[in-house]
Amino acid sequence: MDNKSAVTILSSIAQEARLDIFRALVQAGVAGLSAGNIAEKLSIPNSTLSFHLKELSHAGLVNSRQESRFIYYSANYQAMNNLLTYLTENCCAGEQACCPDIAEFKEKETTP
Amino acid sequence: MDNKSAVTILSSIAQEARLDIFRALVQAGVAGLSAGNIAEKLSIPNSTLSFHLKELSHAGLVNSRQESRFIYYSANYQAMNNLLTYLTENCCAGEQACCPDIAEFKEKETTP
DNA sequence: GCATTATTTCTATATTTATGGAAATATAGA
DNA sequence: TCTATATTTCCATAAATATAGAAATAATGC
Repeated sequence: MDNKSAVTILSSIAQEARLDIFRALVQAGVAGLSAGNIAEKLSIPNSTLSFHLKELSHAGLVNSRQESRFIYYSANYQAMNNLLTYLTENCCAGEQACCPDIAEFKEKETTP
Repeated sequence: MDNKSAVTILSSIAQEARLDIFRALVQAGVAGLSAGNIAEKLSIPNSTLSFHLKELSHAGLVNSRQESRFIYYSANYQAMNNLLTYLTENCCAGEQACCPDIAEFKEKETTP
């Protein structure tokens, strides 16, 4: 992960509609939701939703798959984990005391 | 945490210069860094840096304290943790299998 | 091939955000 | 109070981003 890709990912969810979309996908799990499903659930016009889904996909934060006439979108949990790792890299100059939650999380990380 | 505040926080680090600043502060720990220190370290003009620090402060992601003629900025780790919790709320429809790292992190969370 | 449904692209407009020089405002030591 | 240093505000300009209607492009079943 580098600065630019992290910014791309962060920008993709730094927007009210897209954050709603992303959280809905996080909650939907691997099955995901179809574009129309999301549009209805969040009352977003099709063209606007399409624009936002493209932003999220381009950032790599959501995946998509075609199934019949529908396109299902789902959250990319790994991308999320990678981002978090980047944000907290060398957290607190190595001292655990100031951010125990993040430090514990990082201990559990499987990626080096 | 609600959608709007999460977007404010995310927007505050969804920018190359500010992400650099935030990560430098994360690494600096509770002691933080003075504005001038950051400006020099990252080669950012004073007025531009001031604009970005205001964005980060306003979002609540960094704290500041005055010490002699210097103003020291430091990362707000709790705000970071709250954001992460919001992003992964009800992750994977309750199934751990799809995002073990995040699920484990959430188990360790102290806030309900 | 035609009708139907799902999604995306095109387009124009409106809004927000980033940049950095110059000037203004603190803060503190002599 | 004067001076030096640190940081912020002001300002104009440039660039990026969000919005949604209408038209275009898929994908499927008949």
